[in-house]
Amino acid sequence: MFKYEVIKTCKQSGARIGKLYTPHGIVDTPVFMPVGTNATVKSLAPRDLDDINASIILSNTYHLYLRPGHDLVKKAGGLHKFMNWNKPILTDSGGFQVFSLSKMRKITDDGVTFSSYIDGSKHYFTPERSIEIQEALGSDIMMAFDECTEGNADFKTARKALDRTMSWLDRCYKYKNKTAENQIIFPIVQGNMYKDLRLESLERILPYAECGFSIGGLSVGEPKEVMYEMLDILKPHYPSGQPRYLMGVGSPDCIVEGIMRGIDMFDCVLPTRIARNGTAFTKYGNLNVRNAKYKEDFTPIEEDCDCYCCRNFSRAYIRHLIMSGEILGGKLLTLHNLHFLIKLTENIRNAINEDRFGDFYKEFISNYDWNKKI
RNA sequence: GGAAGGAUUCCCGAGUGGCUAAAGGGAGCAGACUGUAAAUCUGCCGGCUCCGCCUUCGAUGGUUCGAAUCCAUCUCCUUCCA
Repeated sequence: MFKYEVIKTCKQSGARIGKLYTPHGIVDTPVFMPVGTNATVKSLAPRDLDDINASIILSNTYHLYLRPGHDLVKKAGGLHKFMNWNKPILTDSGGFQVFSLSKMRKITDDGVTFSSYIDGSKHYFTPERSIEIQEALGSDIMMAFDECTEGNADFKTARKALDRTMSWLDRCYKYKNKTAENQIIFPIVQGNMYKDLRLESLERILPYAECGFSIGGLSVGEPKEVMYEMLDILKPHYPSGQPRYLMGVGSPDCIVEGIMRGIDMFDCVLPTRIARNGTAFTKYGNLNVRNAKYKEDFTPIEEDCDCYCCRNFSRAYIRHLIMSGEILGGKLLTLHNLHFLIKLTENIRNAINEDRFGDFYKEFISNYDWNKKI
């Protein structure tokens, strides 16, 4: 039921395009997956996601387990039906919450105790529990339950987290309902910023990978160059027939750099979160529409962008909405930012298909500056 | 006409003799955000030649070593009684 085909490798850059077949449709890679943690990409309806050509989205095991509860989602007919999204869904395992809720959890080799961010109640997560919940949700791609560490973790901590992630991975697969062919597990490479650990991790997860695997624990506070270094180390050792998913990345520049380094799938909260906070992606850098200089700027966010936001509304109007706390402001910028990344991957796929991604890369990187304020 | 209360930095609003350029909100200005505890959070927010100085708490004058804080007069506002 799951299959990955490499369609073409760019002669100029070595980057590739492919097709990931899932029970809910085909995903063209490289792909950016919008994040819908709570069974919704914040502020958007599925129709909006269709409009910007989103082909797969991500949701979260831990959040949906806490509320409304995976049993309820199952009763509703599964996550796809519950949220009325008929294309593929990938669920994160709760592994990232091991990291992001560090002040509210306790880890042992067996599992993790979390205090609910909603009401403080205690909950125990294990690899088995995570898979059980993801099976109840019915996502296409389930993530292995892993331990993600801080970008500056010492070797001993990274080593321990890696070993724990490996043992948890084994338990995930052992628990998985083998008869359920409509769901697949992606194992996750960890190893923090230690090259030898990264390589070891990749080697150890590959026997588990059936049709795709992830690189986790990056973009967690380390400089971008360090992340790129890690990707460079891993690249020669990837099997070609499986998609590689770089978790939690990213920004436009990180996506372009990632694809150059062999990555096929990305997800990130950045486009949706910064949109709600008033920032828009552009091909030159970030535009903070709250800035006073846009008060009487009646041009669109990006003149040549064909998204609904840019075709119909001015910077001045969106600024007014954001400054007034109006919900439409965040929605319009969310549409723009997601469209920006999805269109970016589309353009890259075309470039790869035409053996000119090397040129595309050079041009993009020369124009783009994450730190530039538009 | 009489009585009472009040006027504080862009707005609201604390503050009743030194620790006050003046709490706290709001607005404004800027920044952060990368498998979402985030429509959140952080910083600035009288002026300057900025480790110090100058101007500010309705106005003017006074008491005091020292006042937004006490006194006098005035101006304006609110409420109540005629």
